[in-house]
Amino acid sequence: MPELPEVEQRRRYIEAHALNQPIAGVKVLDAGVLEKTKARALQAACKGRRFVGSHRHGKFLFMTLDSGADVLWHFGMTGNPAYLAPKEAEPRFVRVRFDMESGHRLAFDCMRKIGRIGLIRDREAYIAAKKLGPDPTHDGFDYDTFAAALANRTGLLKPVLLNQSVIAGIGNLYADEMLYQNGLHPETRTADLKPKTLRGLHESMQDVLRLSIKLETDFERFPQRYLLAHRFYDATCPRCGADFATLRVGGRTTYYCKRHQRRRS
DNA sequence: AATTCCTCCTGATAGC
DNA sequence: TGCTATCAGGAGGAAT
Repeated sequence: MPELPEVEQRRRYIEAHALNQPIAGVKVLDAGVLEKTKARALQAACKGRRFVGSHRHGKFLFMTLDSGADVLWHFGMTGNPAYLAPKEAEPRFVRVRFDMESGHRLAFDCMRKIGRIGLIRDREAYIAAKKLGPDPTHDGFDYDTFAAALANRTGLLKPVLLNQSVIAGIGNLYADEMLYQNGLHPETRTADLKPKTLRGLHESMQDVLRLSIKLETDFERFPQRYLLAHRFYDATCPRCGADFATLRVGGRTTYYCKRHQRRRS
């Protein structure tokens, strides 16, 4: 479910609620969501510690403990953090729960068990091992960085945008938005893009992600000219009023406007 | 090395 | 009502 802006929102949510709280213990209700981590190792690393900061790279969130280690949160399609008051009822699919000494709980709720929680000793090494590409909202994501990431890519543009080792953080919905804003057909080949189009894509990529973070990922607050302001509502192109067409690209449902997204580069 | 396809999970929804 | 098929904002791993 969550893409870069949604993960950023979750990062801020956890920071706002669960920072600097002594952790009494960790309950692992479904060890299947643990990534290369034993429940006991996670518990030992967290007990008596507190979260003191956070980092996000693409869709990967790292909550830093006062020991210097990180707890990885990867939300998959249905993952959500929930911070609960002492007597507040838990959501339905809690897989891991951090119990604070105060009685509050920070739960990892994940209906489909595709999300992951892990203990990470070296964050940068983890990002390198995952081969994650640059994050478009971080400093240093300049045009050259972007162009280098797309260099030598021969596949269709949309799957390339979704490939986290090319650029980290874009998922199915924001990829569609970026294609729409640049008038690009979703089956455009990456290698066919002209420099001018690449410039536009680089710009709109950052604009879209940053605006979504600013608007708290609420598509109903997006400007009308955005595809995402329409995809789940009237599903019509705000420029011409035509229904958006759908297509499977790289196995993902793609919304686009036949009039405004032609096969060109 | 890059690309494409399959698979992991469960719930909501549409269609019969 | 109840069954089945399909789909869902992700990504790892295998095959090509």
